[in-house]
Amino acid sequence: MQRDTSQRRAIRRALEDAGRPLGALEVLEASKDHAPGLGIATVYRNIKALLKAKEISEVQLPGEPPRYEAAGKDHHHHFRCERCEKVFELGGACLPDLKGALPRGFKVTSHEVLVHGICAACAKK
Amino acid sequence: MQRDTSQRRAIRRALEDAGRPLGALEVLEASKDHAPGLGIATVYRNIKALLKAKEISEVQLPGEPPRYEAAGKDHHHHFRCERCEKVFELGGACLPDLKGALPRGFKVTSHEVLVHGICAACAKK
DNA sequence: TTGATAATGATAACACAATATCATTTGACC
DNA sequence: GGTCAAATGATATTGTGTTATCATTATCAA
Repeated sequence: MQRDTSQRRAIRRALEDAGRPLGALEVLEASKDHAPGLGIATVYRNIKALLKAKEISEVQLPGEPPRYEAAGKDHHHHFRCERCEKVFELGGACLPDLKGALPRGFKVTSHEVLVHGICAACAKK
Repeated sequence: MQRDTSQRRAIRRALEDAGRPLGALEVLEASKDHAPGLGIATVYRNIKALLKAKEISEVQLPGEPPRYEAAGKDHHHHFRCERCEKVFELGGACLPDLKGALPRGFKVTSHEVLVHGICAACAKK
């Protein structure tokens, strides 16, 4: 990643502006405004480069290809709308005491939470 | 699913006995004791049939192919060992109040939690 | 402005999990 | 025990997401 191309700028900006994790195809769509003719290969290439540069981070959800979001956020979890399938960021509330549920000898290093439901936009329809 | 074959019995039993979610290949390995020569196609076929019969249920984890566990358990979550990559069942402790973290208008239907860490067996080594 | 080369877009190729195919085996009813 | 379709095992095929290839374009230092 040594040159500053319009495609990379568009992809970086799309992920920053989205405020929620985007999949590769969502990145492609969201970036096309500022980078007409953008190809999917370039999206994957730049996602990889931005990951390595720690500018974005990967969000893995059960049963789906990975999504990507701007890096450097505080600990948070995600909400997936069952209707539009978009994923949103949830701030704040975290896990309760886990120790009671842990088998003896198990050591925790991290955790993740995924909440399923209907987002505000879809609930209105 | 109309005939009671030794392969199907072995697969069903492997999943019941494991006490934790198994992936397709884990099912194959665990079933071979009681079904020598078992093939992976048969594992997939029977997983599908047992799912339809609601005898087992699917456990989706981020970034991995699905695993399967005996159906009918109480609400619970999972623990994935980073070292041996086995997944274990966690009972008990659940989520705190989510409402504070939810954007206005969002409706929750379910949630899932995945805890990462080192299992007791791996911690000993 | 120019030259070297990193980056791009189109698309072929790949990797992996899962399913389809098909000859053979086997469970269940008579 | 004999019959016959369901089930199996081996493997070819598919499907989806991602990466490789390569001719062309565009960035940037000189």
